[in-house]
Amino acid sequence: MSKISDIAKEAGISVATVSRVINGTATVSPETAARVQAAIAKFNYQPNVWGRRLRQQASRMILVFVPNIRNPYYASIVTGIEETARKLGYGTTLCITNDDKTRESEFKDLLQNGHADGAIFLYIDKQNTEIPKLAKTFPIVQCCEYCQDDSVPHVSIDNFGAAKQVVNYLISTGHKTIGFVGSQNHYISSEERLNGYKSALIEAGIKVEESLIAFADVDYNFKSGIRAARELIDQVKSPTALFCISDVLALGAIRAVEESGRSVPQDISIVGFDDVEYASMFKPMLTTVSQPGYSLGKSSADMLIKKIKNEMTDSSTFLPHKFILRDSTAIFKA
Amino acid sequence: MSKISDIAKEAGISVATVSRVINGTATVSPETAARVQAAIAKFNYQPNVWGRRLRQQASRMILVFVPNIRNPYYASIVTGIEETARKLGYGTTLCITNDDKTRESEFKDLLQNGHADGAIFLYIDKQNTEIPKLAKTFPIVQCCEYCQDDSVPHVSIDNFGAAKQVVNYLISTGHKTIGFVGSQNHYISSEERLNGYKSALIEAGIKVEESLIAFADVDYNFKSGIRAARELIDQVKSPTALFCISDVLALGAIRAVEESGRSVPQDISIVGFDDVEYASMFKPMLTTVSQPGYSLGKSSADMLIKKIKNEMTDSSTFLPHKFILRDSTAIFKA
DNA sequence: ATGAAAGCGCTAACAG
DNA sequence: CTGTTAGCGCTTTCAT
Repeated sequence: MSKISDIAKEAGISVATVSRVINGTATVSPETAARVQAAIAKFNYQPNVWGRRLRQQASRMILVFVPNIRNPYYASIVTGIEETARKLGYGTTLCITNDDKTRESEFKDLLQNGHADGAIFLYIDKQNTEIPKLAKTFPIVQCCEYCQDDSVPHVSIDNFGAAKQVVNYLISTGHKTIGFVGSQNHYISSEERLNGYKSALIEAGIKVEESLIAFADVDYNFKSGIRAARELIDQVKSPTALFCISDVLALGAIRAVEESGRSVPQDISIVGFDDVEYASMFKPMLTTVSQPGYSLGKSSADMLIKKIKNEMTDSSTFLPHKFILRDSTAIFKA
Repeated sequence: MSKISDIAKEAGISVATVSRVINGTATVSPETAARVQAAIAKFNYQPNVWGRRLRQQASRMILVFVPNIRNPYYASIVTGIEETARKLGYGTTLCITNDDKTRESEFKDLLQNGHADGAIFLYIDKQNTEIPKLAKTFPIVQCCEYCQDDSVPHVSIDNFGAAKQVVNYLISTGHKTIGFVGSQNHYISSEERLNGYKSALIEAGIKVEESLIAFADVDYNFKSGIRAARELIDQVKSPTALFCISDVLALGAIRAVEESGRSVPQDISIVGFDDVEYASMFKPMLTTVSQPGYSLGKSSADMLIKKIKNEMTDSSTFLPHKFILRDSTAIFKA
């Protein structure tokens, strides 16, 4: 492992000039620069990060808070963040919290420690008050989910618009009794999707009925999707279409419909959300909304690093989603 | 951000002693230690990592090379590694390579740089020769997949034994014409599972027939699973059971069987491998083998950090798998 | 049991 | 355009 003084000696100059060449912080004569480059190449020199960071008091690390990465939806966001950050010279530390508050605060210590220069949060409850506080001291960006306090910037899709688009589509294909399967969590996305659902109905002159709205468990699990869907389709006035706020819940809904002796999409249309990999491995293939996971990650990282460098100009961003029409929806037949 | 000299001043002693208290590197009088602890608590002091690492010439970081984390199977391994490493005082940098050789070597530079003290690899081809070379210079552990050169330790399940157990089960339930759906990759796991399949047949006195063995694409994708299974079941002498080396391939096989007008498990039994989350969301729920992802990660991290500290005693480890009997297999009826 | 001081590798302020 | 030098925060001899 060569160090800067080895390069200086080899090039016959001082370490300061070598540093200048490496960092481009001052003009160096072309000949000197060339000699330095040659020496660097010869020794395959790379500056020691610890020395540099100690000196600059910057970690060039960002934290990514994620509840788990088993969910492929988080996985692509994280990939987008990691690749982008590295391109910009930042490392990434994944804070996989598994909903463990202790682990979460251990990770937050990394910010206090100077271990990291900023953080991206992927699962902030809408009522969260801790993040705005933390954001006063450290650069923070929220991705996908965000709190109502709009002092902390976020990157996400337009959940309200996406939900509205889904329900408008169902209405346009003749459905009038449309159910909604949500989740009992406190994510803004769940709320916005419910609002979008309601808004589409109202604009179409269809009354919003609480009996057509059901909620699955906080963690969107398959079984609770079955349960919630069953509540809706077992009623006398069964919906002819169901909008579910996640694909797993939609797959649960399909199961519920099939178990009730009806079929998808002939009797009941089902729409999911997320476009998980296996959404197209099921039969029928799921109509759903896909989120640009990688881009969401990329934008978040770009935004955070701008904030860290104090180059921040723009605030919250909304990225486009895609409505994906597959086989779990059909035109309504009376 | 307080520093060690602040603590020293507060406690009325030298920085050296503070350091000794923090690191337990020498005996310090109880009274002094108590004063130091009090000062640390008062200032909520945490040693600066860059100063410490610069001094100790150790990064306390490990690298985890993973092709992607969209695959939930990798996700749980990574979680196991991360949690274990952090408990032992090590950070983790995910090297998500997406099969990009450039990115891969960028990440390997992090080892040369002193950015990381060691690495865990999750997807080594069995013929790989680069890893044994790299392992001469840096602490390295392989997880799940490994190269034939046994100079580099690994942690994995017994793929041969697991495959044998699956096929023995099928044989014990009356099946005699058993097919195998593998992959054209060069992973040792694929090879071992094929060997286990063959060995079980041979021990049962059943001839191994090449016409009952088919291969899906390198990336185990769903469509190629359908294709490979179709090759086997479209034959005059169709197998009555299929052992697939991954769940996604098994789900493809189920689709192929259904599309051929037969059903699973009544006509053909199907077994997968991995126990992905959605294996039990399909109908029929998949009989499969589950790997202890989290434990595989944990053991790899433990082993690597031992190697880094030169405490390495044990070599390669095999962890127990679990055969999970669900609904995609049935007793053979002639 | 404790303190003084060197120095890990680097950058930046200052001087020329 | 370049060199000298201080010092980032910490650990670790070497003294005492």
